[in-house]
Amino acid sequence: MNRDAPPPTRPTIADVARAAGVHASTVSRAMDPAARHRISDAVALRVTEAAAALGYRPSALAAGLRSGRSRTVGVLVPDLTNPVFPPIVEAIEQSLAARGYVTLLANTAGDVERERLIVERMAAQGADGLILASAARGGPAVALAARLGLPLVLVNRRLPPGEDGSAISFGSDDAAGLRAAVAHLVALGHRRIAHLGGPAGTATAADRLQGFREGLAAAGLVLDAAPLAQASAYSRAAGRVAMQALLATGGFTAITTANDLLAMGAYDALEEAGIAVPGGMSVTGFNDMPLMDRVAPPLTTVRIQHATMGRLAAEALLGRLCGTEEPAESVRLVPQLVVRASTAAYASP
Amino acid sequence: MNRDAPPPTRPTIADVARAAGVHASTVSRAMDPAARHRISDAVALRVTEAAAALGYRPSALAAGLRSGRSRTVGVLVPDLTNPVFPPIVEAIEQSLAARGYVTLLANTAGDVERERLIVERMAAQGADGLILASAARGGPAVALAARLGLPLVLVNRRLPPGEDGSAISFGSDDAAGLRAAVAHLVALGHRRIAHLGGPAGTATAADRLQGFREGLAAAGLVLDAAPLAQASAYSRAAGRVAMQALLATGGFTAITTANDLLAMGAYDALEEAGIAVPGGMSVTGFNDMPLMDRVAPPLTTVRIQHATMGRLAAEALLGRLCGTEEPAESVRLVPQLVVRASTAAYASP
DNA sequence: CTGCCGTGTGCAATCGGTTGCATTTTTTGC
DNA sequence: GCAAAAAATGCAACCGATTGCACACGGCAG
Repeated sequence: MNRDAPPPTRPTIADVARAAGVHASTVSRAMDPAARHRISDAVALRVTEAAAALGYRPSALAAGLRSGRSRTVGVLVPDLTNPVFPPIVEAIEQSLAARGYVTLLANTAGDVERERLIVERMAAQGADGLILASAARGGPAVALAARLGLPLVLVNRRLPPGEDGSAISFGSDDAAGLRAAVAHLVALGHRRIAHLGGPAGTATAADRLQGFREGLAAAGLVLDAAPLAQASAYSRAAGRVAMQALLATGGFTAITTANDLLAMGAYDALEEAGIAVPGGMSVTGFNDMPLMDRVAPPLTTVRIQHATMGRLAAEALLGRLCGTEEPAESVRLVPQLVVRASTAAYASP
Repeated sequence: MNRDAPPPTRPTIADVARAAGVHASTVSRAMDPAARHRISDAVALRVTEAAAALGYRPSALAAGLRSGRSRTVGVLVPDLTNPVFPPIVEAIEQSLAARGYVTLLANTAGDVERERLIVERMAAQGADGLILASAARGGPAVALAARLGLPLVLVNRRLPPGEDGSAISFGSDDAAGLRAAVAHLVALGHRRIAHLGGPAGTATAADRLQGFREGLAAAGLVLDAAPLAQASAYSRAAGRVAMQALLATGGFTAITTANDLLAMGAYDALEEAGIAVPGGMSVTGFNDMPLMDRVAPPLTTVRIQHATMGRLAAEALLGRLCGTEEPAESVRLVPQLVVRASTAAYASP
């Protein structure tokens, strides 16, 4: 072990080749599992040992430059502080790392221009593919990635019907989740149900609103009477503002929200208005983020499989990159209604 | 599926050079703000226009290979689903992106072997530097990064006294936070105070325990009598287990925890034991993660400046990478006690 | 008018691997 | 035992940028 390492320069393939007494190309093949069989066992062993002795790590930059595959995947998230995304990103990173891929993370912050910049930057970085987590529907990422020839997979978001059909998606059946929430409220006796929707332009908001409508229709309730609001973002603050607007008109005894954070904002507004949950108002959320069982009152919400979505998305992309596996299909996981204490039977005034 | 995407090949510097009627090296200089002044304005303009017309994006791989600077920074996190980290990571990513750097994210999952693997992989990726978020004290990352010549910055973690002195850190004054929590409980009349500590081997756990001790000492309370527990991880489940153990012996009316998640676990155990908070037990947390004001009861906790820590760490690393700015100093931000409803005056039985 | 200097560009080496092809060695078939 | 096929390895050209150095040109001082 050389303790006085003046040159922090890592050993190169040439060093290993010299140490093993072979040509650099032989080292390259010996290290590559796919080309390993083209080398005799004896030489491969000698190379492996020399590499280990020198602590050789091939430069991903050089390899990527020549081979065109950088073993790098870009992950785009609108807002990492939204608790929906960390489990997804973690599952993606874990799945990618298991196959030797590195994760490039970027926040789009919902900004279209920033989204474009990030996709271009990832392409410049030589990313082999992109995983797009729930971006705004109108975002340029999907089209841009297609133009740049970057394989792309969507997660936590349905494939938009109109857009490029080459992208596959891994999400939840959001409409089914909302239908279940509405059915639950109806079963509790509620007839005048409102919906606090997600921000315009997001696929999730549209799907959940659609599910809400279907739920009402299935129960034979009139759609037109249902109070609707649209939050400006998937955030607690936006949920509070939207709920305040809804309360100003009133006329409902229960509300479904498009997202747990929005539900928390609704809690805030209800508290300010002096309305008890669930006594004066039943509330449902969506996502079942951590701690939703510990808030006051524990939130009835729709649980989705974040980690599974992330894992499937990563594996699908990897399969597409390797090209060995048959192309994966889009998947819509089934969400599950989790009943807690924020919903209660309708009490006639 | 459009398989007839003819040239998914991005334009290279040679294409731009040809289009502008200059040599590739001239293009390189014209695109580099630092070398821009060595080129005549007329040529620079021609190059810029040609580049824009072709939609040229320099390959970061090639540039990195030659220049040794990849404009890439690795961020290591133990567990992204711990709500402490997303705000930190987001702030880091934002600061890096603003200066044209790309973020490589990896989860160490607290695993030492995985940590080593990740650092090596990031080095192989040509990362220019590393930001290490609160890793276990004994982890190999700091030493390994030093050996590989990778600049490293710590965030949410104090510089370990014994270890390599070249790393700078951006964290909170954890001990001060715990001292404040203890002082608050003492002011409420509590005399028998317990501490639910973080996992062994983490710097944060040690600092917070130390602050707890200092707080007791400052109030003139006996250290030996204080019940102590150590959670096996910073998680709600581990907090619950540790709290159950503490309750088995009892003898305290208030407890400080090393982390909000641990406090949530403590809530769970207390609920199971039929002990009311704060009626039967006062509880404090640490971090003030989102929603701590909405849990039941709202948690008295120590707020730290996650985003600021992340931003400072990123900027310090960038400053070190550019070498232009004077080397940054380690910073310990001052935490703030946020009093809510999980603590109440001691009621003699 | 010469020589020197500064400025703006071009030239070509280089970063560290990968890979098609050539060449050598070994194995196989008859 | 020899030719042909197969396996193992070497050779050298890349990938796409950066950068030290050389060179051409024009201006300026002596």
